[in-house]
Amino acid sequence: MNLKELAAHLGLSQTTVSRALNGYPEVSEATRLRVSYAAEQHNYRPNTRAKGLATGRSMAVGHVIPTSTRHEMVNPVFGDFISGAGETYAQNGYDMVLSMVEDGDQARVYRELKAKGTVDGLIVHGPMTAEPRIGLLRQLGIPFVVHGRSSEETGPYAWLDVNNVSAFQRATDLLLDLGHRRIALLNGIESMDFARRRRAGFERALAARGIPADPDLMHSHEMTENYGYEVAGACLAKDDAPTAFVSSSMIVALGIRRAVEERGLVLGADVSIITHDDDLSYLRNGGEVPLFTATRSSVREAGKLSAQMLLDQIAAADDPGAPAPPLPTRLLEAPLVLGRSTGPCP
Amino acid sequence: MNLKELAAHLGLSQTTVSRALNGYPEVSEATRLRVSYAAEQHNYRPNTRAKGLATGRSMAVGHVIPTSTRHEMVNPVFGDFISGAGETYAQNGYDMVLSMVEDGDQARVYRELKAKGTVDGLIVHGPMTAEPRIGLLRQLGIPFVVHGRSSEETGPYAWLDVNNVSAFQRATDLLLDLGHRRIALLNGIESMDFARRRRAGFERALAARGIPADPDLMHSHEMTENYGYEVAGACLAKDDAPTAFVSSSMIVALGIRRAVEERGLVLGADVSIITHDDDLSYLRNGGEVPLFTATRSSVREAGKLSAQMLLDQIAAADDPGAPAPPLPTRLLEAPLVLGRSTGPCP
DNA sequence: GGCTCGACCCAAAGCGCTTTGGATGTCGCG
DNA sequence: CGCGACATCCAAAGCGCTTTGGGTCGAGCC
Repeated sequence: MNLKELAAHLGLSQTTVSRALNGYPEVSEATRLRVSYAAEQHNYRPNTRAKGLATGRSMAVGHVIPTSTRHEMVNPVFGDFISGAGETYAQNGYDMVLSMVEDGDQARVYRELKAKGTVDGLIVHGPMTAEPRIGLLRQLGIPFVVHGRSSEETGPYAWLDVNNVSAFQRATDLLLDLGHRRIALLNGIESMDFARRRRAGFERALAARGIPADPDLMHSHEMTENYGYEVAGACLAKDDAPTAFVSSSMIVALGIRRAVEERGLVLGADVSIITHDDDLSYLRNGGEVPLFTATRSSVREAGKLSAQMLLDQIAAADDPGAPAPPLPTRLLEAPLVLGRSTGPCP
Repeated sequence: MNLKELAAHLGLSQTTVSRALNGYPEVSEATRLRVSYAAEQHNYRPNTRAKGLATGRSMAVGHVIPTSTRHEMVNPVFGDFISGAGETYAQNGYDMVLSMVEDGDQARVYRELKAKGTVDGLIVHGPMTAEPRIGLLRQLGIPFVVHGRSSEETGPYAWLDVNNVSAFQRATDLLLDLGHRRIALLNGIESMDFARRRRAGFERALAARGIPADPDLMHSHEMTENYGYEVAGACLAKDDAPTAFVSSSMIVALGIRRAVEERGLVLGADVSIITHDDDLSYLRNGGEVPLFTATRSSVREAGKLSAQMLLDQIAAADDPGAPAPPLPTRLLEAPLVLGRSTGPCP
């Protein structure tokens, strides 16, 4: 069933039917009712492609996922993020299109997306400290929102980020307050902007108390369970073993815990752990009382908010009357939730 | 840059340019070269919507993700699956569109996708033992492939599944061979078809040796770390504690291991574990020698293959000449890989 | 009564592409 | 030399929708 048929069926012109359905004032309430009833009846939905062709908008938003080992889409946080974003898109009648892309092809794909007119806007995932995609997209003139930030980017751009510095500073502070002095950091890969900021927060807390940051205690790697296990194991085997760990992810923290318990040490007594918790729906941090003391920030919520920021930007972009509003930015705090993995330094 | 402009620029008609670019024989090799060079030069890409309108195909494939708690998109395997599928789509010039949908809205969304013409085909995720979506899609006439199967579905449909029965039967067999007699099953939610089949495999292996399946040892729940920990802990506390566990997921297995080690028991000596391993890229099963003995099947590969099956089906569907080929089905075996989590019954 | 002005509706022109149904020119061959 | 066959290209119709630029008709006003 298409517009033409529906219009014929109603004895109206396509114009009128289209206007009735899209809420234009030039059509009487009576016919509007009649039209929408018939549309419902015949399960009529305007064809997306035709509508897009006519309006110049695609009603779709793109997420380009790098498939390098450095930052796999399969990144466990990714699922939650687009789950949140997808909810917002659905509410606003937008589709979400995903592209898996080899690292080298990034630029090509973005250009193609622009040229083919596939999407009205983009979300940029996993920004590095130096992020060429931002400049490219700005140049291409596509609305976009970065999930995270890029420290070396000087120009303005829309972003939503967790306050990684303050989160890790606070986490480290807590451990220091508990008397810990040798604290290990198990960070993600530090070419990623979030990891760099987390380390900065960690170091800042130490510096505030005049404690030098020991390079031997600061690690950076892809965030796997095994990484947590291996590195924590190695740390604990040393003479001047750390008494506390700060971890960039729940999965890593699980590995650390394994190393701790394997040694017969008790979590929260002999060794403390604070981890960042993205509040992933399939990896919940315990029940009532969280298992791990953690800096918590829902990545699902981040997806929801980023999507809304993008849609707002798109809406503003094709309202030619109004002056372009400033690019939105948003910094989410990650509150520290106390769990059973922290205690005073033995 | 659009076709019209490009044609004008070249002093050719749109027809010729279009044909040159799409490989039709009616155009000389010389002009074809000239055209494709110019297209490259101006970074011309045909507008997807316009092309779709003209051809009646959208060059997009849909994945509808239920967002109920029962089967969250955030299901950790999901990321890997679409990562694999996305690769295939990209290679064939297809886009991938994702829809997050509340459980109740499933039917509405599928109908809408059909009416709006958003996609040329669909992948169905997380089939239940009784799965109404299959009948609906068949009725709507959209090509689709089910990832998994639906036991209570009688009609034909395209699917790709892991041989869950044989995998879990073999796993259980191995434990029995090792002398274990009290074996616990930590399964997923059994309204999901895969879980039902896994239990069937488990029970079949026991039955083959005349061992009755103890209901107290068979559990079914959402597959979280905590579930593994709690249930394994409870099992091990009993007098007639099991000496081995069969688990439906790596994450659950991690929880089981935690419970085991917390009791000072040694994995692979005091207690054995076999888990199913979806070979998730962020949750690797150890290094050279796998941590867990596991039935392994890459969900990423499954995504890749499912996508190909769907594209084949779509291609066949709009070749009106040929008779419709039978719906493809594919059963993947999940080989048993030996790790360090299994040993003879103490 | 004539005129303006809303209210309501319509025909037709695109949006950027593919594809049908020729048109034109070239070449070989009897 | 004339004619069919072939190679090469083109004009225009259409895909399903929105939107511009009117029409028509009745009510209200002077």
